[in-house]
Amino acid sequence: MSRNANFIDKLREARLRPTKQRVKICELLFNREKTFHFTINDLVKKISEDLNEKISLATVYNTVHAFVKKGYLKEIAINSDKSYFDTNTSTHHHFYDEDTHELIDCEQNNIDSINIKNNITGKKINSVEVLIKVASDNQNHN
Amino acid sequence: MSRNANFIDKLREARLRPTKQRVKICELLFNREKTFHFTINDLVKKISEDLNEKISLATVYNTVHAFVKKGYLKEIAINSDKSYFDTNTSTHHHFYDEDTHELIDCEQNNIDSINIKNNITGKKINSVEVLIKVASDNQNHN
DNA sequence: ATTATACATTATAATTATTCTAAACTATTG
DNA sequence: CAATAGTTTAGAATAATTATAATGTATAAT
Ligand SMILES: [Mn+2]
Ligand SMILES: [Mn+2]
Ligand SMILES: [Zn+2]
Ligand SMILES: [Zn+2]
Repeated sequence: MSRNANFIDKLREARLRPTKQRVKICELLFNREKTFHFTINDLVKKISEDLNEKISLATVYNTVHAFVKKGYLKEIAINSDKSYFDTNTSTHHHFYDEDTHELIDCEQNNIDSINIKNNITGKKINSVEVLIKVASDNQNHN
Repeated sequence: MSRNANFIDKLREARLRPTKQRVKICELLFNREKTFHFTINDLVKKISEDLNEKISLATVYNTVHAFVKKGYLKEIAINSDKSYFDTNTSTHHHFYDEDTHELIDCEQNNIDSINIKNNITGKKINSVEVLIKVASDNQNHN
């Protein structure tokens, strides 16, 4: 229960009511060592597997979007079929495995800092992110 | 008609039958100076405006996907609402204007070449692309 | 040139991800 | 303990995309 207290505080700070569902989702998302990249469907599956409770799809969408808005989660555009979300909310780069459709964080020091020589006039740069698409090495070429 | 002959040849080389619809779409897409970034909806609108003919939505989807497969077009993932396509099929970077939702090519020499120090083991890198999100400069901050 | 075949286009239905709605529920406030 | 404001939920609605099956057309064979 003491770990949940953290999430309740976190939610309160963001002026979100700490409902049972939101705390449960916090547990699943933020109670882990490594970055978690997931789709809504991944999360719904995880909820019904790990917990024994059901949270309605609408609530999962609403909660994830509330977390994105509050900066607890980040949305990543990889393909247009579905949205990916990321517990690593910093500006960072990704490997995308085209075989497994898996997103993997690319450490910041794995790429030298990127300098944009000429920006669009009148606009400010909000983020600069690299997407590295990788695939299995052992393919036959013709 | 001589310009169409080019497209007919292009389609033939890709083993696509040069149907009236495909040639029309080629004209709209490839008969232009600058790179064209578009959604299916953009293209459908352009077809009904510029030409006076109607091409069914299914054919537009099928044709665009055939062109992507043949390497005439490239699909760009920007957000998960809809797919963007690009007449510039080379590996290249983009500015994305978050105000206008417009994609703009970033010249290759505008960014120094990106070196990935450590790749995922057993995988080969297929592409390295940068997405620069920009927005209007004159925002009020609190 | 005519016919046969394979492939393409079309309208429409189906699917899938996502968002909306409105009623029932719950956390917080007085 | 109310009253209130915000939340969850099942299910309907929407929007992008894909599938279906009938009709049409380009190409190959005669
Ligand atoms: Mn697609
Ligand atoms: Mn979204
Ligand atoms: Zn990440
Ligand atoms: Zn481009």
